[in-house]
Amino acid sequence: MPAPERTSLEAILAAGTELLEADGPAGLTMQAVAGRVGVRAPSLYKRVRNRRALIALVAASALDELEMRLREGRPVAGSGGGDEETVIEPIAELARLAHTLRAFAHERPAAYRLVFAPGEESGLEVERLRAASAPLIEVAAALAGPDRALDAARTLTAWATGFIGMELAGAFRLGGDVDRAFAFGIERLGAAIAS
Amino acid sequence: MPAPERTSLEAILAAGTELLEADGPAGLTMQAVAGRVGVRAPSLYKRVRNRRALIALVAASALDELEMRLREGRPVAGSGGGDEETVIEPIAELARLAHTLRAFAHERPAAYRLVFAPGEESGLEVERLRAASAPLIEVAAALAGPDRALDAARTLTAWATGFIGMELAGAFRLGGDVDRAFAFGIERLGAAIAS
DNA sequence: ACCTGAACACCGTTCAAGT
DNA sequence: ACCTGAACACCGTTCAAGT
Repeated sequence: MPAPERTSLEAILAAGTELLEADGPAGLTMQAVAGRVGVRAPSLYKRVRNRRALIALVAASALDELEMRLREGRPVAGSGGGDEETVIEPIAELARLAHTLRAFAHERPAAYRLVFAPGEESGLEVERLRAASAPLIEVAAALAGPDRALDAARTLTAWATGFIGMELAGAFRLGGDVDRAFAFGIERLGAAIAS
Repeated sequence: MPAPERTSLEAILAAGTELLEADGPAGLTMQAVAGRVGVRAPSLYKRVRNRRALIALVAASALDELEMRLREGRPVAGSGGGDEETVIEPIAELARLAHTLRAFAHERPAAYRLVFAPGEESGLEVERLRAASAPLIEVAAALAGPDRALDAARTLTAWATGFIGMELAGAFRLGGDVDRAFAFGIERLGAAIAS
């Protein structure tokens, strides 16, 4: 006697994403997710290995969304079949990427933290993160040249994630214009990398 | 009938610190701490409000230790009563601070993550963190001038904590010389801030 | 004055039993 | 084939009862 499906992986993922943002990682419990999709907690294990796997799923989908935004509106590789990229104005592109990342962090702080948390809670593979940051690596290469591209990209991502992490932690609550400090960092780093 | 004290706040703090480093935040349970100090879990509540407070204690003591190291070997204010500081070679001092921070992170990664995690798990007040980073703010002022000191200090701390966070997360596992990338960042940022 | 066992409210997870 | 209640092993935390 088959039983009808009362929920779906998509619904579970959506519920997990909402709960993470609303109540933090601690609020993302199997019982809360189950309640949100109208099922009992044990049923979740039909679609998801365990809580860790569900959190990894939430992190992965957040990273997908972020990567899409980073690629959006970006100069694309020549459609004529050539493998050369036409990156125009790398400094402007760097600024766009940085602001896109920061906007995502403001919009979905808990998801951002999950993705960029130093630690293994997100369950994201490093390789996946690196693939998502390809746009930044390209800008770094355009700015610093192929030899220094890796060091430059690391410097840029380190600064950006560090800055946003501090901002989310409330480290900038005490005075000063945070937007200005972010612009300051982009400008100075861009110049430093290019030099 | 008074009962003899079978443990102490110091022992509890030490046990918490050890457990955090050995088993991560999830391993820092009241039962594990109690077991380590030779007592039952409920007894801990005589010395500590709850688990969160204990974690905050661990974070605070780690920050104390880090601050000590950052101040160690640093040029001090003139002992003649003047209020002018004699910071010699700000670039070298910046490098020393950055390497001290990174060495601490390598030595006590879990404690480092707890202190610098974006979020409120550490229970640290922002003001306390800012006080601990005073040495860096001084270097930033020496390099960038008083007007830009705050922006410069934020750029530096953002980069350093971002870099180390990525390193601890294993983001640099794939090729490249991490030490060189760190040195690259110090050099370029120092120059960028000073310009 | 501190320590303890017992209890409570929560977790995540497994599994036999239902449909 | 999916869903469920019951059960288990763990948490943090409270509290009356011991010494």
